[in-house]
Amino acid sequence: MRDRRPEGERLSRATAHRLSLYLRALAVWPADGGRMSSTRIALACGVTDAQVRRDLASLGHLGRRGLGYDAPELSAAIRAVLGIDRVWRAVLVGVGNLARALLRYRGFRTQGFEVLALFDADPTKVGERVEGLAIEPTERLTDRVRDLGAELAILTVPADAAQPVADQLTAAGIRGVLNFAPVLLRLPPRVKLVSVDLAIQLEQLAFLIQHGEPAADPAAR
Amino acid sequence: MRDRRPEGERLSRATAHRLSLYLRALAVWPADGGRMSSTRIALACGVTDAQVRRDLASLGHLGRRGLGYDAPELSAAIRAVLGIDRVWRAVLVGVGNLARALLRYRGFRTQGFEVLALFDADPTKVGERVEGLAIEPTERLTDRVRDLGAELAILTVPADAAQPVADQLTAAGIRGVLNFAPVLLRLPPRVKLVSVDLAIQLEQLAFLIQHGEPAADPAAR
DNA sequence: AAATGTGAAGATTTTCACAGCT
DNA sequence: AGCTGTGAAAATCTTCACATTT
Repeated sequence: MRDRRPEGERLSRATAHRLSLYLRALAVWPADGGRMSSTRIALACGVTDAQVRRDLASLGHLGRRGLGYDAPELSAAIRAVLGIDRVWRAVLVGVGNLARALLRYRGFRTQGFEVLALFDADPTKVGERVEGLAIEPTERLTDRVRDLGAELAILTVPADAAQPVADQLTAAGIRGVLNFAPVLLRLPPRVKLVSVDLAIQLEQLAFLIQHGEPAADPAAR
Repeated sequence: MRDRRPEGERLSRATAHRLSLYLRALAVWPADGGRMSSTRIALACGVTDAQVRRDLASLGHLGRRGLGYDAPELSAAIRAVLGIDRVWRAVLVGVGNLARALLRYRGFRTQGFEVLALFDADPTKVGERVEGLAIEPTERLTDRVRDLGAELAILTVPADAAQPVADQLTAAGIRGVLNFAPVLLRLPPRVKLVSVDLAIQLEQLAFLIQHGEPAADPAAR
């Protein structure tokens, strides 16, 4: 039942990203009677209504002509196709300020991501409790990932530690890494990677300003 | 001299993002003799060499047939087209853990972004010094942005404060906002926006794992 | 009247393949 | 031989427009 794609069509990365946005709009909007239309979603997310319909049609026949979509049903379908209709077990490596910010941000938990353990190479940090979890030494990483059955890792270590830690995580059988270190990580194809480089985001902003794009995209990445 | 586009071609957002990656590769690689080829850049960034050549050709005639590109010259050209060949003056609003992490990360400074002032609505934080800057009350935001001539704002406030603060910034004449609050901000077209929603990044990672994409992209966003 | 879903058209992006330099 | 730049082809993505349903 998982991973059902109506046609042989694959969702593009861009579509997946927009689906995440739609999900936010669905959650926020005080939908009357649980109904939602492509036009309203489009308005909330800064895309065209045709785009919304295309994206949603690719999930199957969820809308009803003349009526729109049932918001809870649509949310569930999007969550299913994004793979967040279950809890993902994650570990976090590198407990600095960024990590503390992430841990405090409860959006993770509500979206189905659970951080099970924290690791840091600094011996003075080991044992400290952050958001209810005790920091463990990085040496334990491999064993603990296996024991916990963690599938995701959040990497908030300094740049020079990122690749070695990523290698350890790979060896431990992790399936995905969310990397915040400003380096280009090398991982085998079976380990998926999403990198968030904060400096790059600022560069993109500078680019947008410099080249005054006409269309303002309120949902710009 | 600024904003020179060889042809009437506009850079796409995707190209701009890849250019940021190329910049990283150029900085990291111990280029022999300062030379760099499209193949090596491609390898480092996880794209095809043809893609790299297309992207770089759009900046003008920077490469030399048979030889490749001159790394420093190429870096300078990319920085110019991205608009980071100068210092951007920025302010930061909302001094929590995330802000502290960002401020400590010196990648900003080296890439030409300078944070000039910090603001927070919490009176108990006002006056506190973080990374050499004293936190100011949010009421001063408008005046200070004008006085400082700040063009960019980094928004690390809680979700419910984001839109009001963004409105203040807009009124103060800011030109771009880097938003970390998990909300869809509404801004007039003249104010550019880049949003980083950390939960969405995790969702994208889950999506990638669920649909085992064959091509591993080491520079995945 | 108010919506969806979808062919067809249009636009954009990526890849191919190779001429033309060094 | 090695490498860029670029037409042309291919693939992908987006928009248009409207038949179809409630």
